[in-house]
Amino acid sequence: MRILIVEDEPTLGQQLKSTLEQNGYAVDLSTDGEDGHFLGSTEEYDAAVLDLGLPEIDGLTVLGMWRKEGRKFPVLVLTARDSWSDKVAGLDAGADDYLAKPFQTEELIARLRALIRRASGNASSELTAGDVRLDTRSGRVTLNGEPVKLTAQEYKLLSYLMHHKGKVVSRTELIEHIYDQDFDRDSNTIEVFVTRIRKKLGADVITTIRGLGYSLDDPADAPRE
Amino acid sequence: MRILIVEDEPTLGQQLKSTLEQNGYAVDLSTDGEDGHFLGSTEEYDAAVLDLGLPEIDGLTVLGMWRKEGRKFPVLVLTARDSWSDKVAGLDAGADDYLAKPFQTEELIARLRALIRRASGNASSELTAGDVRLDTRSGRVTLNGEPVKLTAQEYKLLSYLMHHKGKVVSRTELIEHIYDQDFDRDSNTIEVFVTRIRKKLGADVITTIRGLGYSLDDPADAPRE
DNA sequence: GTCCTCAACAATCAGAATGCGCATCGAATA
DNA sequence: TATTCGATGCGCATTCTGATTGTTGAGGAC
Repeated sequence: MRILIVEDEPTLGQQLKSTLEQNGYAVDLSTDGEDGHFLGSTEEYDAAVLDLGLPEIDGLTVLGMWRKEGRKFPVLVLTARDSWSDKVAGLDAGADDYLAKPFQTEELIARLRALIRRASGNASSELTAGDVRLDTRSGRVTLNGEPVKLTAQEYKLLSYLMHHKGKVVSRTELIEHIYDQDFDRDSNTIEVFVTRIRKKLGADVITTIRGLGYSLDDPADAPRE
Repeated sequence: MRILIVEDEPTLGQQLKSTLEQNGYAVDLSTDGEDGHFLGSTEEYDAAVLDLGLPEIDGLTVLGMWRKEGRKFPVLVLTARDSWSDKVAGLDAGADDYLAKPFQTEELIARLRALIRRASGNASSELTAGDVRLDTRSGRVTLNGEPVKLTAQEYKLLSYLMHHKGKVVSRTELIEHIYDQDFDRDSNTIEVFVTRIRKKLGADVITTIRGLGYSLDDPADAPRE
């Protein structure tokens, strides 16, 4: 899962970025509204954290522009405490959740997780497909109840696929959502990790659709329509 | 389905081309208005993506010329951000949809799919004929509810036929719409793939009209005879 | 009118060529 | 030390080609 942070204060921004990365997200950080808007318009994000008090372009404006352009990723807005008007205006402009500064990072993580979960149409924080179960809260994966140890990248890849169960996901899409901005798109890492996930969870969890990408299907809801 | 891209910026153009190809389209790329106009006038396309800000001949002019010549394929226009006048002028000149730059490729794909679908007079993204069902969104094909595995070419061929259900489609037309510009037109690949589709979906899905081509008929709306 | 022949077209098959995806390993990184 | 990354070569599914076989319909002979 890939996240955009737009936060003008460098210290806080960096701190957020590294916290989120530790929690298994790919993170792009932008420190001003214009750049932030551009990133949100061109790159693929699964969620954004947007500070309203930005120099140059206001956060609300950025949010408004995204929505007008049809960008649908969930946005978590950061407001100064007790700024009621901001809060209301933010929700009006299309924010999905808000958090008053200062806040605890755990809370931010939890809310982001919920946003991403809801955006993918999942009610529970536990995703399942066949014998595989993935708990987005603890970041644990089990196969038939047996815990399986996945590395960070393996987890990210699997997590994205499970969030988009049944959909055909292209290699490009995977790269865009698992890695942040600066990454060499010409490599076969995706294949490598798919191979290793298959080794750990069984070859049949991930289906290859030749020429198009991969797809994770749940045998439970597969048969006749 | 075959698509023409007219985009002067080489990087973006190439990127679009490969994304679309990954999604199962045959793509021709032109980097200037004159050449683009020529291609659109002489070749057979199911849709075009046209950048308005072209050197030499303006995109609007190209579009206008196509329409005056009676070219009817749907055109998706790319405009610079917030260029209201462009947008209006584009729609006036006969554009079917527009997208402001910068945009997300997923959005472009979705809109193109919608354009092609509407152009063939289909309301839904699910095409059916007899026991065969094709979902253009997920790219899946089922026979009596059972999923059928088709290769890329097989899918393209079937998809074109299903978009033109009931119509007699010549071999030439098929070649023109599922391959791009540089392809040896003297070969019997079409026959080969028709054979293989028949093997997978039943011999009666595709009817041969000797001397003319093929036709895919839906027994449901075939009159008594 | 019936049957036969032939030419044109279509279908099928097998082998060759291509290209995609996979696995493995060594290097880089943290 | 564990993990991630990038490169290479291999294997196999897919695609294409060309040859062969099968089908259809028109025209001519009877």
